[in-house]
Amino acid sequence: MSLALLYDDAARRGWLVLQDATDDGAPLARESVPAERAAEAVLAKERAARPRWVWDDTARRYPALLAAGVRVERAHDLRLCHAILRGSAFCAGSALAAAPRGPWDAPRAAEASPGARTATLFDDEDAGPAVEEPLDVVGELRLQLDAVAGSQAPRRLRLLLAAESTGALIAAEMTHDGLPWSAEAHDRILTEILGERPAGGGRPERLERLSREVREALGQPTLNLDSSAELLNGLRRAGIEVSSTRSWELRDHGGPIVEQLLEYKRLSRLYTANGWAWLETWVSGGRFRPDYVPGGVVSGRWATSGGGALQIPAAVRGAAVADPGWKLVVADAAQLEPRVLAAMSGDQAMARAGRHADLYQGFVDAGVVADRKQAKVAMLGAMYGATTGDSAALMPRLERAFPRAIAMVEAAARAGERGEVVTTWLGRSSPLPSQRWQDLVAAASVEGAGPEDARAARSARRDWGRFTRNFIVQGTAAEWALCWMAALRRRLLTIPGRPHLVFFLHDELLVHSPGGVAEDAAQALRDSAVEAGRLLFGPTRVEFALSVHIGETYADAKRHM
DNA sequence: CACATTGGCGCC
DNA sequence: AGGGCGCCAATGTG
Repeated sequence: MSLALLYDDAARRGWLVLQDATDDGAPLARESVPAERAAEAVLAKERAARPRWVWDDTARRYPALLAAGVRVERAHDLRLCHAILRGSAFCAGSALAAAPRGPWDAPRAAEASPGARTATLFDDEDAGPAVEEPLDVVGELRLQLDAVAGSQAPRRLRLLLAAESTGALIAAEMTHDGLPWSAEAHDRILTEILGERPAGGGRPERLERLSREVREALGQPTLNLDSSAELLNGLRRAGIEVSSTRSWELRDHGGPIVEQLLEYKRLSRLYTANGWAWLETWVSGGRFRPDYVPGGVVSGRWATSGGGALQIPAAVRGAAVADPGWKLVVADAAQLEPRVLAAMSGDQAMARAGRHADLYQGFVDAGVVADRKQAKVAMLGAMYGATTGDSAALMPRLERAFPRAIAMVEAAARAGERGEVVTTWLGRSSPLPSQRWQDLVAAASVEGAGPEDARAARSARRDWGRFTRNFIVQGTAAEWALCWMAALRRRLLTIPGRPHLVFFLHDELLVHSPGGVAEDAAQALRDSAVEAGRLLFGPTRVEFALSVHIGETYADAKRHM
């Protein structure tokens, strides 16, 4: 495969430099193109050679290409790959890992958001940041390729870097295409739950009424229910003895006033987080365009910035409506994390339980636990590090049934407690605990340390152990999801009518598809899940089951799962 | 005044 | 219970 490097010429700002290179990054030829002809030049090269584009930052380069109608097939995102390689235990001895922090460790370039100026391929002389260090694209690529080649697991790292980079392409493409969103449907849902929105602005009728009723019932008509401190005092003055205003505590307490207050909180949350203001800010032209941040979470999961795309509440998912004649194909990887754990640990008994479309039911059928609910709570406890309650009590049974899987998460927890790094299946390593953590732990072992120090250190160790325990599973699941999505993207290109990805949520994908090929898109989702499992784990016995549904809205699909 | 933190809660 | 996030309003701080 050929490489094409795309970057600014630092000496002549505003000019695009395209450079062909071999697979080891050695330069072959170089051409400069005026920035305004960048998209055209990229398109020509994409058509002629279908190269793997190497550039500093997909979030910086790709949106403008998409806006110009240009899509690229493959890329290598130097910024994202740098972050992975710098931290990875698989290439800890590389020159890249040893280098001091530099421009490649900087956060991604600022992204366009609603109201912000439209992205350009290269920032104009005046518009961009005042000073920008020139980036050595060729040099960085060499360092990265060397780090991979000399690593303990080049094949895995190559897959991880390709998946991460493809994820960045997909993120930009999904923002460009947008999730179909009906303002009318959203408004209808809000009105149904919250009541009519007053014409002159202000809070809807049902919310206001609830607020009044709660305050009157408490005998404090001016109480601000939105201030947790005020509310806590107000509740206690009215004889409701709670230690916080958290919903679960209120629910445990019970009582008619509490019921109403909980309803108020539910409605208030919907109104403030995903009400009309959200709709006006984040939806335009019938599309919601989340700003995804690939690799935004240390575990490799994506984050989003603005609009809360990863927290769209179930209540408003009915507003994600396919265009006329189109469908939304919604796929959800069933119990992804335990399946990933079964595959990465090579636990055959757990893999067998996972032959069942419902893995938790598989646990029940294998006689490990009494019911599905127990299976779920036990497994979550194993992956999150439960120390008390039902979940912790079930651990010995899980350990007996699935010794290798449990040993793997336990080992990750112990490593974290010692302050060591843990690594996902493909090679993303956890960060080291903070300096504060290390000081706390060190303080407990010096001469004259008291029981207070020991307790604080023990608690800090356990906290970090829970983090590393979860990291290997959450991180590997994120890798599976990236591979799933990348495989799907390629498969969708072979289906006529341009079905395309419109939403990604950790273990869930939405495809917007012409109605006539929606079944093909659904099959592509299933085939891609199988492919992802093979890519990561080879011939594993673990099945990665999906639930797939074709419907008009996001909510329809979820209802049938 | 702007910015950072906290409590709470939505999602996986 | 237990891991990971982002966003809101209220509140605290410079």
